[in-house]
Amino acid sequence: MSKKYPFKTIEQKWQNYWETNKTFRVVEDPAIPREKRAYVLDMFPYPSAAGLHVGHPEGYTATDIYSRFLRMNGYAVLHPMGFDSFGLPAENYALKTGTHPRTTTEENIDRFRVQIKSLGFSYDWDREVSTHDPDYYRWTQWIFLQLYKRGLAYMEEVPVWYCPEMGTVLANEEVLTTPEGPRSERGNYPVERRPLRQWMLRITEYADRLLEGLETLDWPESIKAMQRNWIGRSEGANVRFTLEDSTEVLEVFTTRPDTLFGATYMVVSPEHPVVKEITRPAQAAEVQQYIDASRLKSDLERTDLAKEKTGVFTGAYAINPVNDERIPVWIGDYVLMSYGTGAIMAVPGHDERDREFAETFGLPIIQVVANPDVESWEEVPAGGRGATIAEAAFTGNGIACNSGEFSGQDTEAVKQSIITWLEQKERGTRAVNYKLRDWIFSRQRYWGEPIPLVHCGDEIVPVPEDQLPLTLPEVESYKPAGTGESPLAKVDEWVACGCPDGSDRPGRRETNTMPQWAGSCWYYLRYIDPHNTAKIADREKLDYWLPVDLYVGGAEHAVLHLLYARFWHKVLFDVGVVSQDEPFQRLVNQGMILGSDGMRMSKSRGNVVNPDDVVAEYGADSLRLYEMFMGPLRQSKPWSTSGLMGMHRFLDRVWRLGERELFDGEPPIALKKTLHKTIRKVGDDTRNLDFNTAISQMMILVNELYKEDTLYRGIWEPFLRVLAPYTPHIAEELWERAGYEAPVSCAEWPIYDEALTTDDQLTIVVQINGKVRAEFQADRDSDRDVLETQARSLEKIQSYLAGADVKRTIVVPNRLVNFVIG
RNA sequence: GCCGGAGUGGUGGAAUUGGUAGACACAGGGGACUUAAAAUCCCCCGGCCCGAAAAGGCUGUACGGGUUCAAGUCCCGUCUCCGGUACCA
Repeated sequence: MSKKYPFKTIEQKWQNYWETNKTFRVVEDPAIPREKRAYVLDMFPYPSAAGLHVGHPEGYTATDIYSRFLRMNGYAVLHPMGFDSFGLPAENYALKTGTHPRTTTEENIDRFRVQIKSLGFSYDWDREVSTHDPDYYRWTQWIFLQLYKRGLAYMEEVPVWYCPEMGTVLANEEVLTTPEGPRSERGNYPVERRPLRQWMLRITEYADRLLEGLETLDWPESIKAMQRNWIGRSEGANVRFTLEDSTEVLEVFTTRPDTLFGATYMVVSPEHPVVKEITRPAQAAEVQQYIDASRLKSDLERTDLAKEKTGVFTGAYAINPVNDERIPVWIGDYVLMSYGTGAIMAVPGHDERDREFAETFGLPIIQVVANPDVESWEEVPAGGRGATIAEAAFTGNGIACNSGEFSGQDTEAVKQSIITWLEQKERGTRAVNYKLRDWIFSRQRYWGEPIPLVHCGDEIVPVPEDQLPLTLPEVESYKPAGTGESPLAKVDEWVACGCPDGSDRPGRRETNTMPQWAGSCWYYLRYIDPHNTAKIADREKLDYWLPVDLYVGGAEHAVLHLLYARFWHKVLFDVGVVSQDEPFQRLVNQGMILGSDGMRMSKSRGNVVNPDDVVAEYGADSLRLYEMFMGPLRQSKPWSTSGLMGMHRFLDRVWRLGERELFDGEPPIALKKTLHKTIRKVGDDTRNLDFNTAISQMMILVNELYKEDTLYRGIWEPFLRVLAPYTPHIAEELWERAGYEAPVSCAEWPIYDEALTTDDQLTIVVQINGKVRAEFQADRDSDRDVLETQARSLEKIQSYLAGADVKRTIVVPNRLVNFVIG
């Protein structure tokens, strides 16, 4: 296909122009009113060795078009880019080759920067940040110290995923469940759970605020739902069961205190500490065997194998606090130690899992809630056992039965009254539980931010803020220490240091480093004041730009990154760094770009498209335009090279129009109308990020321009301004060639004339019983009876109406006339 | 299982929120230009029926019902696909 238009030269020329002139540099100008400022943010990339993927330019083009559009509309736009440059791949590479991760990372960053710049994005490159830069991570460490000082960072022994092969702890999200059991995401090595002392961040303390904050955000409902699920708040009660012949009390959390009368047994998790205390000698062997088996199982595939309920009786009995019934205590691995209290009251009548367990082991099932959709239920006499209900557990709300004084009330009421009753008797309390766990924050790796703490004897002393950054020492080997400690632990001269509190005590540096999430938790703040050496960022500047008005990125960060960043932002709000407690006002997830086979792009499928090749062959403008034309931004869509060629063809057509001589005369009214419709539609669609339909409108205009022999200046000039945010290079070049002062990037968005966006003549459809039978032209806003008369006068309609009984006539002005006939 | 989203031509997708279904593009077909090809320009393009053609008719937005003068759009039920999550008490 032809590549007539010299995109290579043009794109290079204008990229140089923008760079030399710092066209997109932005400063905090107080004269610009608040409502004319916008912070448009991309999720910054991890600079992988593979280079840019075609998925990156999708979101980046979207925000670029939006930013350019806003600028042309008089906005000050903060639109920065940077690199999430700490991370495991560079360190793994170092392990293999001995190359310093910094070297690899910085080479990759250089390559990424070139690739990103080749697409002509309007970033303010003066604000670029990289998370591995000591000037940057100095402030990551500073934030950690604020967390530490507020008691939000603590050390605890927790079971963590440990990879013996790599000698390091992995985050939950770095572990995949495979048919062979849990494996590391990178390298596919087996991993296992080990209890290790780790740094934890108390994100659970912010659970409610993280939940409530979602209400105020303009985010996709699906992402909010995922975060709500992740936080997993549930309300209920903690209920204390006394144990027979024991001083121990078994506490459970339940969301259904109203079913307490139906609790016929209890189950504790195999890891529960009370197991040791309560197991009777007769059951000891069996219990121990079960615990051992379940430990193995959890190391393998607990979730998948766990379809059938297993368990074992401890020999112990508990007393149901509401009716003093004696109920057996079992152990079962369907009860998780990590949720609630690690023990449950089992209500097999009204919980599917408990029901399944009870049926497996022949435990009694009592109905205590009547399904209101079924008329009757069996009232069991007090103390009656063995009365079962229907085929399955009824888990809905209904009317309490078999519940002593509480019978007859509805579920919600019983919940409240039983909680009150429990509280009065001091047998339980109202309680809220979360699925959300505290955040395991330490990694036994080299290539991350050192945690700025020093162990002085038993005391932990923070590195004073004015001594930050605490930089990474050079190491001889990137291999983990093999002791569950990071490679830093082997660097004696770095680890050994004086205690920073000024005493003579010897100190040992914390050798754990932070996870990759740390740097990306707050990068959007540093863009605001990237070179500040005294503060994380100047307060006035933060107030100038925050919150982020539009944040675009992939849905894969729906929970972790976006939750962690919100958490840190709220802490920084509490610390007084920022003035609002949510960082990202509006969030949009771009859809995935799939291979041309409709499958996820991957090397193994051989369907990967390299943006460099596309830019080389068709140009950045074609790539940008194609990625926006493929379909709605938020939707996943397959790549099509012929589709891309179509976009290139369109730009070629635009270019050839530009080779015509400009004519200053008055353009035909039809063309002017199309122009003004185009200005309006492209403006509206760009504002809504509906780029695909904006582009088709521009195509309509270009198609019409081709029907004329002359190119009218009055059409061409505004068209170039409309085109500019989408394909800025060709627009700049044509703008300059048309004799206007560059750059078009700084031109004003054209204003459309409302009157020219509407047609005076409209096609009115005539329907008979809702079926289109004819159509005619009518003046805009014609009266109803005028339309009806015109419709009736049509020959074809007359033949339909002849002899028919018109029961009703519906006239929709500017649209249709519908005759309902008998 | 649960939560979220989506099913429209050969393909990617439009459709002013109830008012001409298929804009725009890709692929395909035809024509013009050319010695020829490429490129370019113009035209056609959901299916079926009738017709030489023009016209016309029927049908059609996953499937089955419903509301309405009118349904891709609203309601009820079913199926399929994608994303997330999974014994969370």
